[in-house]
Amino acid sequence: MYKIEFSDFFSSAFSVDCLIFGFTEGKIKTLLIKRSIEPYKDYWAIPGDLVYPDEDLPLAAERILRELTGLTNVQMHQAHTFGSPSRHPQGRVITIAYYALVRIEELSIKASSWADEVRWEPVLEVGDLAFDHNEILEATFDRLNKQLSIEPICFELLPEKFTLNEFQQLFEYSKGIPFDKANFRKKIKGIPLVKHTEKQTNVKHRPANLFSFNTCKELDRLEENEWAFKM
Amino acid sequence: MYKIEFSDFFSSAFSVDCLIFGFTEGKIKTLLIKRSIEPYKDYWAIPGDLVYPDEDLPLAAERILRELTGLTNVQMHQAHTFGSPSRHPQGRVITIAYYALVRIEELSIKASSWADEVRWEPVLEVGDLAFDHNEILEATFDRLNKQLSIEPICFELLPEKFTLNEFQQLFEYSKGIPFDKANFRKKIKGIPLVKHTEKQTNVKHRPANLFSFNTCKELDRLEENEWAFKM
DNA sequence: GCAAAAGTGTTTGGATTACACCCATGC
DNA sequence: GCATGGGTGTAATCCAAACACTTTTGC
Repeated sequence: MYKIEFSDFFSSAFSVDCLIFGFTEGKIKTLLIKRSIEPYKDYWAIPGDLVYPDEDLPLAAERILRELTGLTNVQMHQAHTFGSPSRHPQGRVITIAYYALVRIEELSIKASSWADEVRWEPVLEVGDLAFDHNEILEATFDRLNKQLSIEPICFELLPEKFTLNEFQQLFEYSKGIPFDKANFRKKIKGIPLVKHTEKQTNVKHRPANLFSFNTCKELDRLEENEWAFKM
Repeated sequence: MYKIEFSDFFSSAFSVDCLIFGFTEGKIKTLLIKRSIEPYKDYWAIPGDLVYPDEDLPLAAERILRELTGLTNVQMHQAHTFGSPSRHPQGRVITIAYYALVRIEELSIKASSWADEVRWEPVLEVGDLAFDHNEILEATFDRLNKQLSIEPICFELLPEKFTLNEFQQLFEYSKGIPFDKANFRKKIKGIPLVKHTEKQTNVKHRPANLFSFNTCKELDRLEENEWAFKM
């Protein structure tokens, strides 16, 4: 019935790649590592590795991210699967992309295992990466952008306390177009924000107010179907 | 560096599952096959099979759908990948879900290979399926529903000529809520439809007008960024 | 005072909602 | 005639875009 023996189907490997996105200085950035081993030694790459044959995918994604960058407690979501027969020089390796959103300032990352260095690179400025990682990054960033428009996940990228301008810049980078300040602020009126008494410091203009998301309130309302996030 | 030999990673198999969605009688339906072989012999299942170690994923999806159901020329899109180590009783098999939208009336399907029967089943009424196929169906139907709201793919589900009521019913089934007829028709004013002189027949009430989508015009406008589909 | 960015108000036109009403067909 | 769904109009309301304006800080 099959053109090969049934047992010969069990000859492939698979890997996960972890696309970690953060936001600073008005740009969405992604975490890259420098490979210290072949293939693609000394190339920059998305953190990723082979999955053990008895390992579940989400756990593998956590483990691999931790081993290469030291990051823990990062909630990852599955994106696209890439399976071109020629994408890996050492055999058939299907890779499943996972992505996560993090607050860059709250993290300490450090290269380990076979990662020589780690770096945050603005998504729109990355150069040539190992394997088909440019394609993977592009597809996953597209997906992130779509998600940002329909689900309240921008909260995970912004710092704990942020200005409304930073909030706006995040969406401007995501969509690639500038927004009108007044209209943007009217639009987000429906989102439950907490205003702090504390203000921005060390700026040579009028200091902006700092806000946080009221996560509890927001989740309550989501459950009650009182609002649909839409940007 | 690894806990097992490098070569031992190459011991997994992977499959694709093809979720084919259609729309008739006011319901979105999916194509199921009855398995004639173990495991899960005589269970209903999503059409799917193992991918050859040197075969590309999209081509495998086409081949497998053709072998089991006779369907050809169906454009498939990748959805989620399911990889729980215990999901297949005969070894580690990762499965990648692909989905497609088709016009049921234009197709002739017939069971072949190890499929005993094929059947169109309303998505919201399917019973227990083989493997983790209920989970796969649910996740993929969710994804389809989201896509229906943001991209003009409803065209692929409706018959070539359709009534505005059928159009409305498709979205009502997708969202699970009824719409106001007059308002629905105002909303779709922006979509380029062609009205036929021909009308509905064999109904015991006033016959409805038949419409088709003006695909060319629609694509032109998409390219010019003149409209964003939103339902 | 001036530059720079924070922050707000007003107008306008287009979309969304709720609801009522008329029309064509089979029986 | 009447049941059944097809098809349309209106008024109230909400929302988004465009744009101008005021405020607060550092220098």
